[in-house]
Amino acid sequence: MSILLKRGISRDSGVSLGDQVKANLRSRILKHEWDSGAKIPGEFELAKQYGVARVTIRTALRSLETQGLIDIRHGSGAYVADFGDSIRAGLQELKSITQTIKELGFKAGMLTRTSQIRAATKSESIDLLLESDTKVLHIERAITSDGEVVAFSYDTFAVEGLTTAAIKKISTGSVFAGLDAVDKQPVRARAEIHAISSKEIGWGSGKPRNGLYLQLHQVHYLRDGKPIATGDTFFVEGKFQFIIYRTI
Amino acid sequence: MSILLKRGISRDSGVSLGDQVKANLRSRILKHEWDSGAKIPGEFELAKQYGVARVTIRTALRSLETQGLIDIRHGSGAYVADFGDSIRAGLQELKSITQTIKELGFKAGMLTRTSQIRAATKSESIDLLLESDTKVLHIERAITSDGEVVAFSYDTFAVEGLTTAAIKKISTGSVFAGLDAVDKQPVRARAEIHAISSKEIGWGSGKPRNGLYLQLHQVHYLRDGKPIATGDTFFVEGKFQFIIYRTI
DNA sequence: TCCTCAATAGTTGTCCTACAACTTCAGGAC
DNA sequence: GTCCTGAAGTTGTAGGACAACTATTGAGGA
Repeated sequence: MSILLKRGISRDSGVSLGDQVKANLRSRILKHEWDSGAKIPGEFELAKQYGVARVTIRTALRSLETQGLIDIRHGSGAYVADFGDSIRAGLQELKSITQTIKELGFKAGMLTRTSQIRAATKSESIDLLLESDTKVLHIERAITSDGEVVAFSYDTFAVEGLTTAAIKKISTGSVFAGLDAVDKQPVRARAEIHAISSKEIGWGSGKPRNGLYLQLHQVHYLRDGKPIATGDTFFVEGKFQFIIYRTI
Repeated sequence: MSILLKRGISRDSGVSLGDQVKANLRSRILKHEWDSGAKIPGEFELAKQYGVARVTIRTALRSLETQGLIDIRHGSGAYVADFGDSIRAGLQELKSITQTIKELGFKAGMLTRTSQIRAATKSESIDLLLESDTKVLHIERAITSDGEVVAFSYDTFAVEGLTTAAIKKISTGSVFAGLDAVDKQPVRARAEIHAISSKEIGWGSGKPRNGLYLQLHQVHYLRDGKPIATGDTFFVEGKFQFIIYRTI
């Protein structure tokens, strides 16, 4: 059984205490438990709140500082960085797009247009380090927020090692869960951003007339550095706001 | 006089030991002292190398991990994340563009088109929290890499509190040095990315025919949260590669 | 009254030691 | 060859101590 500390932090969940505290503090900050610019409790106080050592709190705080969420001042304390709500859609935490939409309070949806297993194209085989003609899972979807199309997504997965159950999960929308089920969770991703104007992209009534998109070309990697998925997401310009926040 | 520890780390430079170690390790990683995916020395070994405590090394390592440069594995060690050279142009460290160009080994240049003090426009006064009609310094420049135009930049600075010497420094290219001279160094910035297609932007022979740009709209803030500068940089699509790397 | 400055309490930064939890690898049993 | 066990090495967490810095308070002087 799990040894529960305070505030839902547990000792044998497979995640380090520091990371758990970090996630918890992060969510408290994003929920506006403290105002922007306000001082959060001191390290000793937090250590008491969470029932962990001060060094554990420090690792969490330093990480949040590096992410730009707080500002630590020697001899004074840690203060919430003030960027209003924009943090939530920050590029540094480009997780699942649907999750970001949900966190912003909208209703996220997906419309799958095609989902098939076919031979990899040349560029896909390069990104995924596969022999050309290897079978891959290719999915084309439109992502909606409150029913309005905000992006078109063309994703490709290396199917080697994927079970049919996992493929089904991925196809029906939950990419994360599908990969997790076969222990193929990506731990890192690399993305390039481009501006593109094209009539070839998108479909249906959500397709913008000017054909202007912000293209995000991504490759997702496993812990051992092997690529597991690649894809392009085309954000309809103006429908989705990208924000970077940074410390100098 | 400065108490020198090992590897150029000093005890009274006004910068914390952890941050100094972090900067030093970061530069060692970017200089490829270790191969991608290779294991860097252990915490005890690094502590001995730098002449500081293990906890100091840990804060530096955790920060580098959050930035995505290394991958720390419990019970094993810290490994250099493998993204080739792309890290150097990462969006997370969107410092001066010219500096990025230099780090990539190209020759950076600037062509100033206009530089004047005039009344703030409506959008500028909103970004900088000024009364409209307040005087601001506005500069329009083209940024070049090896002589080729890669971006057009339209920047605006709040002149209140700036000396004429500082304004001159900013106008002649070194924005950073100019602001530093009057102790108005920005510590944080917020940026939005957009795709834009426009014939109004850019000038001269470097202006792309298709008018396609990646627009970066930025506002720079001082430590106390006050905005000091704002501006738009329009990157000519295809001339400059933006890369995001992230951990999940 | 207002300003200056020193004392003070509170907070983060660094150091030390110790042990727990995890990974890796070598060597032995089968 | 394969599997298992144990040892060694590494990171994670704990606790205590002091240094360095900040913010506040209050006394003293103009």
